[in-house]
Amino acid sequence: MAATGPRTETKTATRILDVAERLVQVRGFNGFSYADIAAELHVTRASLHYHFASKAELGEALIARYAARFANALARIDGELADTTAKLDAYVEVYADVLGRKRMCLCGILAAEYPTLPSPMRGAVTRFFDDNEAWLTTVLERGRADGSLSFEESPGEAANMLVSGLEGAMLVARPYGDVGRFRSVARCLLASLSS
Amino acid sequence: MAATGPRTETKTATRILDVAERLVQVRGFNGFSYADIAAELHVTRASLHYHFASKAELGEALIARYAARFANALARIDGELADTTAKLDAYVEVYADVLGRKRMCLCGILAAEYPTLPSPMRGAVTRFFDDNEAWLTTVLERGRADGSLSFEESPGEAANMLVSGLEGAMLVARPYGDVGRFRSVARCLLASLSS
DNA sequence: GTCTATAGGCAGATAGAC
DNA sequence: GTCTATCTGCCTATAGAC
Repeated sequence: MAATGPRTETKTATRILDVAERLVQVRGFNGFSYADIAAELHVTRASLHYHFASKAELGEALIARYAARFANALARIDGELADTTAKLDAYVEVYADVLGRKRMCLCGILAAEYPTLPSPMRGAVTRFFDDNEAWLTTVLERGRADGSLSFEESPGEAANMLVSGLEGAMLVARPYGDVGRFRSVARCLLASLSS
Repeated sequence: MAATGPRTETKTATRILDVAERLVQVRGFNGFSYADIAAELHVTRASLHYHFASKAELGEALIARYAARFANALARIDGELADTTAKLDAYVEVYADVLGRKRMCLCGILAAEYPTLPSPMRGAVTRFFDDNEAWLTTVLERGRADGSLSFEESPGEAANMLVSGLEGAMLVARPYGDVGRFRSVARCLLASLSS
């Protein structure tokens, strides 16, 4: 960790990130301001700028933490579950948990705002998708090898379809406030890999 | 058309809608301002307010026109194509055209910003998804009846999966500037209905 | 229909006291 | 680390002349 980076180690910084993360996942990066965070934490905007000098810096820290947490969840799935379909179900559950709290995937909502994002944030968003697809690709390859899955497209294409499909299912289901709508799509997507 | 509504009939209003539509599809509803439109059309912001008194009103007009155009495209597909798979291919092509111009689906990007939208816009967004799914449901029912399609879930669930999957494929593919990425997902989705 | 001018508010960001 | 105060700029929206 660079000494000149944002002070994400302190407790205050963590509380800022927690609030900002929720605000972005609910309202989008262009839909909240430092004033919103300040009001919730009962501090001034100036104080926030001490921890994250600019909104762009805050945004980078948000993605970094979110991506790390996601990578952790995937590693835990790998460690605890051996069955391919169980892994995929658990993967879907990670998304469902987010939607259940009425939030969009952080990187999904940032993808919608992509052209307006500071350049460093843009790179981090696509990296998130790349990492997810890489993990899924491995899972799908093994599932096909051990016979628990059967699909015609390449594992990479199937992984891309899963990430895109799940992100889209969150995007569309959230306005309806209906997690069942998301789960229905997820079931269809997974079923298409077992035919 | 109500006499007190926005003056969407005039040529100036149309030009405003054209620019605003592109701005929303590229940057999101919270990512552009009247100043952006004014600069492109070489008029003042005050002039824009004559045609669309508020940004919320402009937003409603945008969705109304977009939804009408979409409904038109679907009607044309119904009129010109008899084959179910040809209809579905044409449906995918409508999305691909949008993405090819580096834009997100208007209602897809608005879905991402949903909690921040004025209430009338929110209703119009979900109606757009409902209409799309209703049309797709009919197509899928007939395709299954005539044997050109074969899937286990209900036509409504499959329609929901298609809309969600295509919206998500646009969302994720756009940051990569890669329409091929979108087409790959669309192919997988459609293939899952022919198994 | 389009303009100038302006109101009133909020944005991100900085300086400097404590 | 947090504060007050302030800068600068942009935002939506309106009033009233032309």
